[in-house]
Amino acid sequence: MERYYRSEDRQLIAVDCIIFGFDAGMLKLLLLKRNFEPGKGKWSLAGGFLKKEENLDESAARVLYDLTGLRNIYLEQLTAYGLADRDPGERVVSIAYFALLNIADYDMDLIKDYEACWCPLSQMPELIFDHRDMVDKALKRLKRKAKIQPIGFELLPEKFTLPQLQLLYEAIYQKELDKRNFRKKILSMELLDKLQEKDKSNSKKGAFLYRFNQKKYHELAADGFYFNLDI
Amino acid sequence: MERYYRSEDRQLIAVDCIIFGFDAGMLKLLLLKRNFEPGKGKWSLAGGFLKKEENLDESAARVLYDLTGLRNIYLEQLTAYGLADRDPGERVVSIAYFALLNIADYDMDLIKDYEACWCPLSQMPELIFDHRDMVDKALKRLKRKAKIQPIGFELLPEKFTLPQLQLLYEAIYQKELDKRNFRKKILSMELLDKLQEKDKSNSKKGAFLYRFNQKKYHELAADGFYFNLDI
DNA sequence: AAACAAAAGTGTAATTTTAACACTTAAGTT
DNA sequence: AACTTAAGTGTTAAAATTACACTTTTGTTT
Repeated sequence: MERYYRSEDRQLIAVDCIIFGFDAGMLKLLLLKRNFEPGKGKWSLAGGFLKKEENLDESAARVLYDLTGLRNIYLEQLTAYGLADRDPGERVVSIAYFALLNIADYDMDLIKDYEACWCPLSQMPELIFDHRDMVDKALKRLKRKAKIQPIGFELLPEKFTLPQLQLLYEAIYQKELDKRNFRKKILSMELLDKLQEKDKSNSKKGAFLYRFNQKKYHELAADGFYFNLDI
Repeated sequence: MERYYRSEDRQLIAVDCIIFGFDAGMLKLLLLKRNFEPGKGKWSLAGGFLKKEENLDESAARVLYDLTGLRNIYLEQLTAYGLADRDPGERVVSIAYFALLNIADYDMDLIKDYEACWCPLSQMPELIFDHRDMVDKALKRLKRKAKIQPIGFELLPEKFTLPQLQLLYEAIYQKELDKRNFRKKILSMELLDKLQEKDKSNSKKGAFLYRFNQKKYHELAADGFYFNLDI
């Protein structure tokens, strides 16, 4: 290939993933014990380097797949982190992605293989480099975006109950919500299909299961409808 | 320096700036005729390559300064563009920034020196590579962000009239606003200081000049106040 | 089998916010 | 003195948000 930009600096580009799950009423992050220098033995986000022939988004999906074995996970680019000295090993520009997945799909055996941990947000250890900044930013983005796009469902199983959904939004917004108002609002969008099944794992009475109707959402969205769960 | 990441690929990192101005009731973008290959002679955003020792944000500020002679301009990182083949010259990951400036501060002589152009959004020429995507994304971000943060003022002179401010928001939202409701809302935030001066350039009667009170905004924001100009 | 416990599920009224709408004022120009 | 033009000003109806408490269901305990 002819090189047009001969004299410019070339540098390492990393991808780091903030991986969210929802479990036991809490938001959790998948963290790794780093097994190479610099920072060996410390906690970090899942990361990797961008390869020469690889699209950036694919690189993030690869990093996620390598660690979780999961594909087709919700992934969204967050921001590039570019302080010249952010990585003591060498100058690395890192592009942070955040992922939302249903933690039940994750194979917990991998935890041991990778020295990983699903860590509740309230119990985060110290992270290497600027990874804590990345997490804080991802959380802000999640809070903002969950209000105006139906991305919360990515964190739940296909079938879920309204109390579960409310717990999820309470965890995201870090705020208690009124049960009646929450139900009224989410049901008024008519995006949830009520199933004739109950989940009795949390009560004797059992709560009806619902399913998010992706197809209907896309139809409505194409028609100018805006998802809104701002409470 | 010891190299920890010896075997990884190193690549070009570019910074591209979407530079917004507001003039004659229109949002405008500063575009450049590209004077090097590939794409020589075509229109593009202002860009440059990230240098080895340079922080990413500083790199964007440098690109902006080189083209406009202006410093301390509102600059915000947008997104990284990372398709492997986005630049036909060589693999380049580009990190897009958007800038908001008061067009009156810009020295129009530079237009000729750089073969630049302040182009109304409605008359955008074709741009190289994926620069059009960057512009579209920047516009969306501006629309969203102008509602919840007082960034619109970056596009105006220090002193401005309410009719001017309304025109600006109409240009950003691409939507006509009701004069009374607009004034009511913006004034109710009590962030504008009314001056005892009028601008008579647009009417015989003249419109009072106002100034955005940055200090007061920061005090209120620290206190949990949220700017909101969602109309 | 009756009482109990515990979470699921349901409606209304007061308050706040938003949206729609038309005339008066000020000052330069004719 | 009449005219023109943009600046400036309040009210009312509709919609959205918030606050709030009891009933239902069903498994468990006595």
